[in-house]
Amino acid sequence: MKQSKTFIPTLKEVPSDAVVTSHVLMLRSGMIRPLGAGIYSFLPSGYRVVRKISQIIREEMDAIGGQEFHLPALNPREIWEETNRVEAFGDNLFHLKNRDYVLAPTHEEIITFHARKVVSSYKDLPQIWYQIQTKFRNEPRPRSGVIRGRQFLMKDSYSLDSSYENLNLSYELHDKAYRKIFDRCGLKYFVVGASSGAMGGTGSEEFMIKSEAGEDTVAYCEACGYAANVEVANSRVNPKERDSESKLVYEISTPNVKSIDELCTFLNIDESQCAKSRIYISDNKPVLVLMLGNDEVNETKLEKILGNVRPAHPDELKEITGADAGSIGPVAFNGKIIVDLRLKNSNNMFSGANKNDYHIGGIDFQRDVVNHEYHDLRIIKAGEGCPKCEKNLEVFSAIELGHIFKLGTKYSDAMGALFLDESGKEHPIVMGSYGIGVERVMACFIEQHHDEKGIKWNKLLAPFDIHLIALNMKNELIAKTAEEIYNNLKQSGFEVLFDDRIDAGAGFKFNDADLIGLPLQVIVGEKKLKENKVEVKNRQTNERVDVELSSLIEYLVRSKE
RNA sequence: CGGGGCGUAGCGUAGCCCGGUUCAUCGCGCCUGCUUUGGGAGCAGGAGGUCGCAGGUUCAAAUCCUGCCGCCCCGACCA
Repeated sequence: MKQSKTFIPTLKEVPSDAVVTSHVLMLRSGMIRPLGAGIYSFLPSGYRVVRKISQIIREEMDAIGGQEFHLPALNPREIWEETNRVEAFGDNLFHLKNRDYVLAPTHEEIITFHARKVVSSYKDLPQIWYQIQTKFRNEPRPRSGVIRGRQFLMKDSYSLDSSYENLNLSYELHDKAYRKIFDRCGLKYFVVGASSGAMGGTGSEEFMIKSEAGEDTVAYCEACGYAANVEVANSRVNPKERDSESKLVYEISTPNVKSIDELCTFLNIDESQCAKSRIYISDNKPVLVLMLGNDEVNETKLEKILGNVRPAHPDELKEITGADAGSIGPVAFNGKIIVDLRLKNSNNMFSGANKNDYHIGGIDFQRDVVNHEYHDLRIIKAGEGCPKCEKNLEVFSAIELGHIFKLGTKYSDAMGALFLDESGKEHPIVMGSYGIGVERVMACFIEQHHDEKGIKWNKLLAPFDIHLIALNMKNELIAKTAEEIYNNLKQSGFEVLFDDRIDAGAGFKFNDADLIGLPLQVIVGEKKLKENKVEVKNRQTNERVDVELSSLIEYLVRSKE
């Protein structure tokens, strides 16, 4: 492509509403433009990258026997009623105003719809059906450019199996395919065991990359590879040790002391001597949750024990305990008490007195706290011990690139997608579901491969293979030589972006090229041409070498390997 | 949905507090001509705006008030 005739509108300045790096660079390099919040147009060079990623995905999906579908984005609402997911998605599902349709946010229902019409025998199984298509979700707050949009491109595949054993095989195939896909895309990723959540089913894994722009928080051990969403992560932390002697309970006047830190300062004690109280409402009843010191309650862990919970409102606190937040404690608390494992059987502890401006010392959890049970409830913190090895955990933000689920029979049961086994007995199809955010792959690649000048594409994802830069198109020798190189490269099978712009200065072209970030730049200028040479710059390393014109094609073909 | 910020030419912005002959600023980009061509060029000339929309206050509104719309950030939410 000749750049003088190609629509690649690069920007010198940073657009005011872009914040994360990948968003800034995608806008500046002319790959995308916004249309509305969370809605982006892909411009020609950006769409080339989308197609390259899609192609890699396609090849790896086909390699495990996947068959590509093209499914409707426009779905009759009643199909989504069959699985009760209109309600489950709630406001996140787009509804049309003038017909009873919804815009598909995923395609389990549609796949199951076709499966129940087509699959009738165990002989029809297994199947892996996939699609790479636009999906719609009414995100309350789109953000970070293409990373969280209302309209996005997703590879979804669905496995149909006759048993859970066979589902495991399909799941394994996807796990391996995903690793190949992300490896080929040049991403540094890690795999996180996740709870299957509202998708239902028996197991799932998330493929993540570390990024400030991420919306998930992950605990990770560099040493052994332990990785878990902070929602479910554990760590090695010391429990509070029991003192040999238990003091008696005593009340202390603590005027205006609200926080654990204030209490420690006031009494000149360590936070490890304090039990922090939080009141949650579960099933309309109050539950007192006790944590050691400043440990925070992990509400996901709490919900695993209690079901849905919410923190109590300030006015409820007073009603339930007789005190405001800051003076609540376990002694004489009338209701269920759940205590973090770190506090197990501890004694000589301080906590609130359920009376404003008073605390209690000398609390012995064995002696003074009735009606309680112990669970792991804490949010782990960076630097704590890895639960699987001797090293310590990092905690950081991450972007979810892909997610694989063992769905089981949730959808086939609900929608009646059944098959007959060898003995003529009817069973629901056992399903799996496997997604990859295509634009996220693109954004994550940029997050991981850029410098202050711009993007550093690898060979597989780059919109073009080579950026051919003719420095001064008004110089006839340069123009003629560059044109020849351009034609030869095309004939040799390269995708070439030829900067033939007549009025752009050298520096302008260099900076545009670094911004767009094609892996190789071939620079044709007066200086080197005098010696019958051109310069080849490697954008990964920013190293330049001079190459004889006569051996240029050979050199580039070799470097393509 | 709560909190915060913003909306002035294609992009980035000044002016807004304190309304009025600086009232629409500046830089980049764009158009024309000449020069320049190895790291975002120089000179000269030029085009481009319902100051987000609607209403209100006022002799007078980009500026003050009300409502709405849009965008961004933090939070909540997130198969």
